[in-house]
Order: sequence, then structure tokens, then C-alpha cells
Amino acid sequence: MIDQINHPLDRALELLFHGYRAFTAKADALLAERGLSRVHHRILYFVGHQPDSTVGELLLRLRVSKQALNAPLRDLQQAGLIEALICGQDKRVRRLRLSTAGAALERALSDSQRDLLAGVFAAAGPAAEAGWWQVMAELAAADVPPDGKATQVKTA
Amino acid sequence: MIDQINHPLDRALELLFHGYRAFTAKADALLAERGLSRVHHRILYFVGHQPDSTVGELLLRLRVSKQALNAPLRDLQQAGLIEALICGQDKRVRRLRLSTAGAALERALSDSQRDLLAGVFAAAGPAAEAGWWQVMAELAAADVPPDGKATQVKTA
DNA sequence: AAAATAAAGTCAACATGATTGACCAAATAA
DNA sequence: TTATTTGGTCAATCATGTTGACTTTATTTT
Repeated sequence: MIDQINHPLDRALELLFHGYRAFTAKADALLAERGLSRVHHRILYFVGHQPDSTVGELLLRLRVSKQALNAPLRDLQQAGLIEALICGQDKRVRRLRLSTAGAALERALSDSQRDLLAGVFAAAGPAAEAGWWQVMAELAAADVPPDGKATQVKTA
Repeated sequence: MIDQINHPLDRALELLFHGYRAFTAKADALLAERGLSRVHHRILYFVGHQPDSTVGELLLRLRVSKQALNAPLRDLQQAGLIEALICGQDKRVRRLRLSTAGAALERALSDSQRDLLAGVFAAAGPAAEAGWWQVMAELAAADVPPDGKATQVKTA
């Protein structure tokens, strides 16, 4: 098979693959230092941006099983990074918040990603950045969960 | 902790997360139908674009252990998708190529990703697309393997 | 008040994919 | 001849995810 496999968009596939790997590498390294995984980061991010979410809401947004969420969430609570409060009338539901330390870790993790993007945007210039946002909005819109409901949250 | 965690770049983090998930979803589904994994795809892509690569070269580019490569590569050979030829003077090295069927599968997998990007680019317009390429080139350039050598290949 | 349901948490079994370590065989280089 | 390199393999282990079953507590339904 000496078929020439070649397409102008192949370069785009490669840029996405490598760009995403670069994007996640630093946060992954920070997490690894603490013995945490990406799920921990996703939890921190989601709880930070949607404070007072319930465990059930977390489950829906992160699209993982209850069992897969449980252990990391417990880790974060025991590490004092996340607080689970029973605040409403319904005493079954826990509303989750970041502690000060949890917010600091979330910030450190996401900052490593924001810093990378900020540098990239600065290098590419404002016009390129504007184009990037447009294209990525289209691409992200194609991320529709199997059950049909669109997502609004990020994780990695 | 009721700290407002909020940053204009947060939206960019979410777009990248969801955009990448959308980008990989279709190919992952195609792979799953055939009982294949992303590593199989990475192998098919790399061998398709760098025909006559050796197993050692594959190892370097995919950044996986020899043991992690071995089983998927054997799968692909036994499925008749990849051929391993002993062509050079050195009879230890195998040079890898796609068979006709392998090239077809590679094309189907990557087409699902190219089609998505083509649609996204069409929707966003040429100016936005140009900006996207610039930004992603900067971002991908930040993907430097631990050993320092820059990568030129994609995988997912 | 009793029964059904819902939210959270947990245990066990299992599947996948990756890692490292220890090797083997064949071919080549020293 | 010996050492090294390339490719391949087995085993043990780890990480992460899944599903199923089940408990506890609290809230609805009936």
C-alpha cells in the first residue's frame, strides 16, 4: 500500500491533538504532584464555577458514574478542599463548595491553562484570537452528550 | 468559600475541552464498533503518513511503551490492516505499511474528524479559520515531549 | 402511619489500558 | 566471539472506569 494519504486538513488534526496535549500537560503535572487525577480537577472546576451544586448535578455534568465520582470527591473532602453542606430543606442533598484551599488549588490548576492560552493569544494577535474563538465555539457546539442535552461545562 | 471564580479565559478552557471531546467522539465510536482503541488509530495514522516507518520510530512518536504498542500492532497485523516488511539490509527492522483495507479504515477514521472540522470552518468563515490556524500552531508548539524533542505527528 | 421513592454513599467484580521488569530470539556490530 | 540492537513477549501491577447490589437517611405518596 503506497497510497499517499494526505489531506490539507491533516495538519489541523495534528494541531488539535498536540495543542490539546500541551493544554492539559501542565495541569496534569500539578495534579500528579498531589496524587490527584483529572477527575479531581473537573470536580474542583465545576464546584468552583457552580457553587452549591449537588452531588447529583455533578454527576450529570461530569458524565461519570456515581461510583467513579465518589472516591475522588471523598478525597477532596478529606483533604479539606471541598465542603459538603446540608443547607436546604431537603436534608438528603449535599451542596458542594470549595474551601479557601480548594479555591487556591483550582486557581493554580486553571491558571496554568489560562497562562498558556494567554501567551498563545498574545503571540498570535487579536485578529487570530477572534477567529479562534469563533471556530472553537462551532466545534464545541458539536459536543452533544448521548442523551441529547448540550453541555456547558468544561473539565480537563 | 463564596469566592467568585471567574475569568474571561475560562470560556476558552471550556471550548477546548468540549471541542476536543467533539473532535474525538466520532472516531472513537467508529473504533469501538471494531473493537479498536485510540492507539490503533494512532498507529494507523502514523503508518499511513509515514510509510515504511520502523517499530522503533513508532514507539518514539507515539510515546508509549514497547509493551503498550505491541498488542495493538499485532491486532492490526492479524486483521490484515498493517503489513510488516523486512525490506532493508538489516533484517531485524520491520518497515510498516497500511494494506488497502488499513488505508480505507484510516481514511474513514480521519475523515470523520476532517468532516467535522470542514463543517466548522465553513460555518465560521475563512477569516476565523485563518485565525484558528495561527492560534493552534502556537498552542501545538507548546507540546514538547519530556525529552525535549518536538513532535510533528498527531494521534487521537 | 406505612410504603414507595430519591439522594448519597459504599462494596465487590470486572474490564481496559498503561507501566515496569525480566526475558528471548535473531541479526548486526565491535 | 562477544556485545549490542531490534523486535517481541510474559508477568505483575497500577489507575481508572464500568455495572450491580445494597445501606442509610430523608422525603414523598398513598
